[in-house]
Amino acid sequence: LHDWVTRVAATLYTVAALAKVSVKTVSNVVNDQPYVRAETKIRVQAAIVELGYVPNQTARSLRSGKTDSLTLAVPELGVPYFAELAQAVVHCADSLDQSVVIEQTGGDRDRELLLLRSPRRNASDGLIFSPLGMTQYDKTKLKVDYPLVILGEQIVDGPTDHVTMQNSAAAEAATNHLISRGRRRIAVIGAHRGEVVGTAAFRLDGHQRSLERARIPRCEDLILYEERWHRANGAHAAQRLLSAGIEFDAIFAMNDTLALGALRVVQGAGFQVPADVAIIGFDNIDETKYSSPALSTVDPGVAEIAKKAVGAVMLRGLKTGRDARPQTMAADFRLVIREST
Amino acid sequence: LHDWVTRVAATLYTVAALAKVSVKTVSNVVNDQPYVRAETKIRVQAAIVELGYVPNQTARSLRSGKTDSLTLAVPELGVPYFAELAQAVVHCADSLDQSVVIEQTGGDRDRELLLLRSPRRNASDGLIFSPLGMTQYDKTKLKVDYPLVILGEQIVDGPTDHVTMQNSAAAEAATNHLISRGRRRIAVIGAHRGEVVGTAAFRLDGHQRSLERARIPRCEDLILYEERWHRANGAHAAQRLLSAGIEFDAIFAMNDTLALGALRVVQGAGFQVPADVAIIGFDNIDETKYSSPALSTVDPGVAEIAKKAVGAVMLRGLKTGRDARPQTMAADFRLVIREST
DNA sequence: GTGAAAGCGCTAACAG
DNA sequence: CTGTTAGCGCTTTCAC
Repeated sequence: LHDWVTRVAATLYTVAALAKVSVKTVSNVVNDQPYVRAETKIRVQAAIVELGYVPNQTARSLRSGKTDSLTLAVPELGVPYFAELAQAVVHCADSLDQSVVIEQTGGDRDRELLLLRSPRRNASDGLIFSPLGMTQYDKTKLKVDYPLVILGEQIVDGPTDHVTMQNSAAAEAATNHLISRGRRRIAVIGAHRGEVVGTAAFRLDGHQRSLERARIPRCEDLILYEERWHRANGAHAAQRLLSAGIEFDAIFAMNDTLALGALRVVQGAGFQVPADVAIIGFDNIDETKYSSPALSTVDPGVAEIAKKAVGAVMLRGLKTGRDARPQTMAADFRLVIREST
Repeated sequence: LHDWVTRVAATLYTVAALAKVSVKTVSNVVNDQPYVRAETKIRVQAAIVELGYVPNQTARSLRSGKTDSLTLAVPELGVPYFAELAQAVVHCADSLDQSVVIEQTGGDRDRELLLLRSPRRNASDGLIFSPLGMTQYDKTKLKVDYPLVILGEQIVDGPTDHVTMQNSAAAEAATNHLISRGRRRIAVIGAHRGEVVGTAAFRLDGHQRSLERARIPRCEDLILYEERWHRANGAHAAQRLLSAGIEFDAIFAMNDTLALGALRVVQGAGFQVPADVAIIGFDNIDETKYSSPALSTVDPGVAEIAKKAVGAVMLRGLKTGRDARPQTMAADFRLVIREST
């Protein structure tokens, strides 16, 4: 018997058999229930160690109806902002004894839509979702029967909780800062053509509001449209600016990677930053501290975003939080002025 | 009845009741088994749609003994190399219909040890583990009864599969390259004092082998010890080099973030890169393409590493792969020469 | 082709 | 304090 018992994975039953108690008692020991005689407890613990028993999470989950895990869906982890967001979410979830499943959508609308209803998704208790391909028109697709928290601004006023940042106000502050440095020909990189709702749209709004307040006339040539916000796009936009011979003395990039890509090209073309061209980004990713020159940027408070998002998912998982109205929460931002402005 | 049925989450039974068939038949439809009459199938599908039935993964897992997910444990996602590794692993796992749980250890030995036996871990089918705090002496702790693949070089000749990169050869190639550019006073950043087995040790080995072959005398002052490999450490090391007044005409940094941190400081001190100081890193993270100047580096083949690791975990999950001897696999590296050398 | 029933490993009544 | 047992939702023999 004993030999056989060690051959397959130990269960409550094998432990119970070895310790000569019932499964209930073993379960009590494992779950630190009171009402177990000290002596019995020791015998059970010995059996647990001897058999190398580890409780089967799957069975627990089936029983309890919770998996103690949540899913985080982002476009891709290779993008520093999302990597840092994921880091914060995993960290925060871990402190609440939850694990995190990560899904990458590639920013593809179809994959995003699929994910929302995928059976795989329900291996976790809820979803923190940063959509990129979906738009305002897909809002209704967010009606799901599990805890869902939306991040970002592709979709607003949806049927779910929403954790956001103050895009418009933060962008306005960024441009205000450039203006306060005496800049007037400010290029903006990363706009999305025709977008009305979305991160790009809101940041562009804030930027333009700032210009208006300073009575700086708007100039279409200074708005650089880039769908994706990778380094290559920032480089590309700067390139276009230069080869079109458009004059500019500052750049507001919609995120840091765009800014860094642009920085590289601008410097390569022989301009001094910030003397000739001031550059400010958005996100405050780690590497902005170490670029040359160090990049000024806007810190959107990822840690706070992660905390709010994880909290919201978990709250919705409780019967008490079940039926509350959808909440929208915005994290605080902070201007981080370094050398590039 | 009908009203009630829609109230709680649908199960095979509620679907079966609505479609007026047995659960077996519903199961057959869900799992695309043959032997279902077309007419029945349609009725069942209608019921599934009507009830919004989604199969319960937890129950499936309990039944099948597999979760179709694996855990990836890394020090932290905020480190670009690990973010890019995670991206590759998630991508690769996804193509095999597996999801990925991410754990962050912070490089802390205790947390790493805990993770290996945590009950949480067994919510997935296997573990891809990049230890940082554990050392060669902890090798025996890697004897576990689930599929485990070790990444990196903290631990070699362990009892598990191991996916590694050619650290020593790649480092040698990097230093060879600097030498071929006429450099003789080559600082190396990121060494670990007293380490014999480990990424840092192997890269230092390769570096020194290169120097020996070129008959360049070894100089202790040019070996900069840095435990962590973040930007700040690279900056710190370069700072020490400068303030100690040590002459150097090149830097081999043990990873790209160290290199970028150092680059920044070196430039800040007024040196031209590569004219005065050539710099080469290691990892080929995305941002090396966009630093100023673009950083030369070594590409360790993350995609290949991810693929091999995921493949190994899944293979071990099969009865066929169960008892094979531990395998060690090394990915190919490639020197990427850009502007910094 | 379809149905009945057992059982994956666990926890929570309920007894005692 | 401890034992018995039902059942979470699914798949899978085995009958029919």
